[in-house]
Amino acid sequence: MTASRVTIKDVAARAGVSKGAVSLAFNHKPGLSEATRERIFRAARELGWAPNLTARSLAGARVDVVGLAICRPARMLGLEPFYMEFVSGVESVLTEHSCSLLLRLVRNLQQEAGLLESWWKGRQIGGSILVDFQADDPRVAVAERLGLPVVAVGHPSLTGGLTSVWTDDATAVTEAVRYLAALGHRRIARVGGAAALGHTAIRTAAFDEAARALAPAGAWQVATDFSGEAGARATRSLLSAAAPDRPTAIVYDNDIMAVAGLSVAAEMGLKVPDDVSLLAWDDSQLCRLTHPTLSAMSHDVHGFGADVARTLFGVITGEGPGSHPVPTPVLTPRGSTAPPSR
Amino acid sequence: MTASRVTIKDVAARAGVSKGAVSLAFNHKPGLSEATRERIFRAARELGWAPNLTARSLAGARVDVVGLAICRPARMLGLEPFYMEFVSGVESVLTEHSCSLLLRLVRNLQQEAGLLESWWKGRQIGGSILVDFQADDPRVAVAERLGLPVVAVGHPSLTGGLTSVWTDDATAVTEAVRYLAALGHRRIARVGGAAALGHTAIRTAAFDEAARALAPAGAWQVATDFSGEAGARATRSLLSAAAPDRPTAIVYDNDIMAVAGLSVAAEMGLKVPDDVSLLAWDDSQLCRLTHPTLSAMSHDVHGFGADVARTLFGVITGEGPGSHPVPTPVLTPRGSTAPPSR
DNA sequence: GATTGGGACTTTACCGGTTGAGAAAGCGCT
DNA sequence: AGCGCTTTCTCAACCGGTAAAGTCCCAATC
Repeated sequence: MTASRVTIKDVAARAGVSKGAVSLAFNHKPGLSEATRERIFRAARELGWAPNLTARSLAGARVDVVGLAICRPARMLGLEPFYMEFVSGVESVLTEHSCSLLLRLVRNLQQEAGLLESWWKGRQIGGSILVDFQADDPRVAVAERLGLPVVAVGHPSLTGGLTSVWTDDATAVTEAVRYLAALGHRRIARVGGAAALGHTAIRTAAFDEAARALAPAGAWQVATDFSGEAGARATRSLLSAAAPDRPTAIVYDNDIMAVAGLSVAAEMGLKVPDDVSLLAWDDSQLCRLTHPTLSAMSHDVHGFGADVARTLFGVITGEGPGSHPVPTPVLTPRGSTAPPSR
Repeated sequence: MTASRVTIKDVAARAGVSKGAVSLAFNHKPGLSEATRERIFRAARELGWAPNLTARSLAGARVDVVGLAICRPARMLGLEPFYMEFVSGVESVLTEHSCSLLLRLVRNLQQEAGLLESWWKGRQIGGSILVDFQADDPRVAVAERLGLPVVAVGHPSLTGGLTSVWTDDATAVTEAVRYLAALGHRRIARVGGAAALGHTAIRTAAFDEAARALAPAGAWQVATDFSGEAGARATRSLLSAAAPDRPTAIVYDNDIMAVAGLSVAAEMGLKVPDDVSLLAWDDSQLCRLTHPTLSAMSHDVHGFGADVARTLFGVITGEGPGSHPVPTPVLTPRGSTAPPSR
């Protein structure tokens, strides 16, 4: 059916011009009369021609694909609302630039570093977004060595000299603890994310510091893998301690674990927020769907993704605004937090 | 830093052979001695060379990228566990073939059809996965006209002559209704997904049919946009009817809406499952995190994605197993369903 | 000893664009 | 008329690979 592929040559022939002229027209470059330009576009339309992006990028023009490799176990991603929302924010900006996203799940950072190298050398991408930084992240060196345009999603202390966009997690954690302390809580726990992640470390340190001052009667931290199951397990273990060693408030590192925590509390016969207060993180739609609704540190993840994508375009064109933080998550009180009973 | 890009020519020079020889070596084609092959690989390694995939695909070799365009409002995707899990299943197979996924969110099917055309003509993809079919879907014609290798995720009645992989939604819906009827429910409602979607229509029809026979005292269906808010609204409206007009069991089209329904019931002072039974769909981790846990029609979404990807490779290489259904979702009873209290 | 066959490479012609160096034509100016 | 300048296009050389056809050389066969 498909009459063998139509190329720039066919269009040129039909419009009665050379290949070069067609190229000029389609890249909106000067040097063609309005009439010719019009004739070329008409011919292209009639033949249903669209420039072959592969050939175009081989010939040196920019590549309109940006890469995103995510390094978390596949099964966990399914439920983590963060990523899809982040990706959809990224997409919203890419679409404006007729750009697509090349997505790949990888097993570890070494694999990701290798992937970036082959994507870049293979001219598959024009730039990339890097997420989930760890201490001494190998990707920093790779990106710099390759000269690959990237935006690093993470605190500058983790991302070396790369252009980065980050949330001020330390301040947010401190605010969360301060809020719970203000409600009267003196025994506060935190169910954190994967210990290897840089931002987890930052939050952990900030919690330590804040809790030392504000939760004199006890502070606990548990590391998890971000899954609901892990959140449930952590919550169960925290809440099963005898009363004086039991926290009256728990902060979670994402929404899923908070939801899991909520149901563990119910299962243990504890009332939320009377017996224990729970505070979620990210504030996806999920927080408004539970009963009681979940208080959360809320965060415009979609906007975050969009900001990152915009910054990446800045880096690619060489005139970006550079590194900057996005707004710090703000506390959104709902039904799952209250002063401790008595 | 990056010494100006290293190409196949540099490798050839270093190994003391021609470009052609390097190409043969890297594609594992016969016609080279072991010694030369080894020398070439060593040279490539020393120079840190990786073949330029763009050039390779221009030259006619196959493209190692598959496309996936999703046509749902960005904000909704964030929370829908289905997609991320589906994507992660697809990825798991693509990775084995060193293949990447080109992802794009589109606003409507016309846009998607156009995108597929330019991806294909631009040699950006070697094939594509099509999801969310609607009646008279324009993508069927486009894929056929272009000769684009695709796998359609949807019932053959919707996907025309395309190779398709589908779940038997009609049977699953019927099983759900039958289960609730067996528990003793006679007034059953269904909170369905987007009406425009083909599989929603199939489920709606199947529910109609099953309910006519098994829920003589009343059957209701509501269409939503799959969001938690819509699920909550629908549930509130169903449950606020006076007792004889109120369903004693509700089936949802995804997990999020079921979670929302659960909290609406709680907020209205209704006990689940005593006053109303709820049945979720897809069975993501979420169903095990609520209290009570959600009974669900459970579905290996990850495996579904993997199966689709495998089928696509079959289509691309021209020797696939062709269209086939994946296992029908099976009922997983948990805490949210029980016989109605008299 | 000439012929055949085939392994190991090299040559060369693309793939479908982009790009910079001209070339032809039109125009104003001296 | 001759000269320089634009404007509008054409030409040909890439970009970095692949693949078919061609070259060489040497062992096996008649």
